[in-house]
Amino acid sequence: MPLPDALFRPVRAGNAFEETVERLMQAIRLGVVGPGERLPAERDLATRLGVSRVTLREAIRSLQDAGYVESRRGRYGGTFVNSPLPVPAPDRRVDPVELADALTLRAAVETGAAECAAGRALGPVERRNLVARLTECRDASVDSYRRKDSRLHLAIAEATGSASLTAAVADARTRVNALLDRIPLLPPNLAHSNDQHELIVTHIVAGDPEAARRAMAEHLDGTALLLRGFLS
Amino acid sequence: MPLPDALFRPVRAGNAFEETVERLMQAIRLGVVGPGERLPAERDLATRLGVSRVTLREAIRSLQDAGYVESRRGRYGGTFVNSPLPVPAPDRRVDPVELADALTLRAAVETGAAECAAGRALGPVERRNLVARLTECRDASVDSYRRKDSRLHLAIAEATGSASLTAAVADARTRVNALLDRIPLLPPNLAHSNDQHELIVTHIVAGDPEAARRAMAEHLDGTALLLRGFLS
DNA sequence: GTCCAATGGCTCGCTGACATACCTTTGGGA
DNA sequence: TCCCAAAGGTATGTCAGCGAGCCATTGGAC
Repeated sequence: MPLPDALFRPVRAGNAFEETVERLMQAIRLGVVGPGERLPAERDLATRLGVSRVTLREAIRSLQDAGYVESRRGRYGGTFVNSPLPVPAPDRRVDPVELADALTLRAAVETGAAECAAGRALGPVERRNLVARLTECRDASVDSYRRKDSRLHLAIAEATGSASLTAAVADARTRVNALLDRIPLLPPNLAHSNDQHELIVTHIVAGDPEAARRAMAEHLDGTALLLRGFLS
Repeated sequence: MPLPDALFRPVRAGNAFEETVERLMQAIRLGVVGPGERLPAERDLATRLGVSRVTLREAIRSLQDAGYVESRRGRYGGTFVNSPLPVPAPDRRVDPVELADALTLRAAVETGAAECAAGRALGPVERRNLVARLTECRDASVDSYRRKDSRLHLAIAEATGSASLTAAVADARTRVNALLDRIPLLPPNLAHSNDQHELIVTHIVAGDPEAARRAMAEHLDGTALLLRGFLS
């Protein structure tokens, strides 16, 4: 048996600057900070990300250059997410292994999250949060849909109470979203997606883990099929 | 709604040296390189881990000091895992949040892996690997059990064909194992565990995702209950 | 018996990243 | 009106980590 390479994978995905850019992009692309909203202050954010302020500023600078954010000085200033956001130029080439890998990981962590969330006694805040995200998602315009969608899925992950699982879902979604950006977003799919969202949230709030997991699996299968269809 | 802190978590878990030590310890504790076996050559390993040879050597040095490995020079030399391995001094204090977080993450990724592995058409190599790990696990002595157990679970993850999912399972197991080291390993539990292993592998090889997932969930619930019982 | 390839062991200069301190801008409150 | 707290902007000295090269050791191949 060969050694599983997964254990001796690189210790760090890139240098501090690159990883910081990735993290900020993730927050923006997943809709955690929406257009017009403010990022945490540099000193605060640098501490949270475990990175020096200099490095964080370099990362923010590159997001400014790419048109994602703008910074304002003075009290009540800060770094704000632009509206509208620039649309990234999609590169067409997709590694089929990467595609399968991303979809497999997402399927595992998201169905697990749905099941776990449904198995917990949710507080009123968590319930309201889920419903609010669900509504936002239904009312979303076409160009904000991916962000609202991600935000809902992230809220489900948060409802598990597990920070690591939430982080895993965020990472998996980021990878899948990067692939989804290469295929068109069709209104019929979108409506179907919303129906499935409603079903998932219903099962979670009702406390039915098995049903929640099944609904989530079905939901994910939909986009997985779309992706495989368009990209192969 | 507050920002989900999961997105602004630290970009890197520690410095390069610390993360390298963690990675090597992971490989040893999960039984990927067993006692008496050799780690990859320094130049090779440094490349794979994406770390300089100097840093890798510092990490290896600290494992030597801790009694986990020994290095020999010359051709056919290398760094070898010691036998027997030192037993780490268990510290008793357990953060209940960390416990719940680790168990939740593990439940999600491992049940997901079992389901996915069962849903794939496995090649003969993968089948043989699963059965070999299963046998190793059954025949394992008490002090090598955790490693053989981890090795089997890792083989299941590998059978998904997803490197990221395998890595996620490895990380989750490492965290849970660190907690398991604080509670005794009882022969009855061990026998029961082996029965469950057999069931899981059977369902995977038979290609029954639903059953594989259920069997894995039940298996994990067992140790989760043990942990919660002993550590709270 | 000699050679040599593959391994661990070591050194040195360079660059990235950090901590810290200070400067500049801004707008609300005393 | 003035002040000042909070935010972004800048400069500097220090150190971890890296790349590259060389040395020392070992055991099999010839």
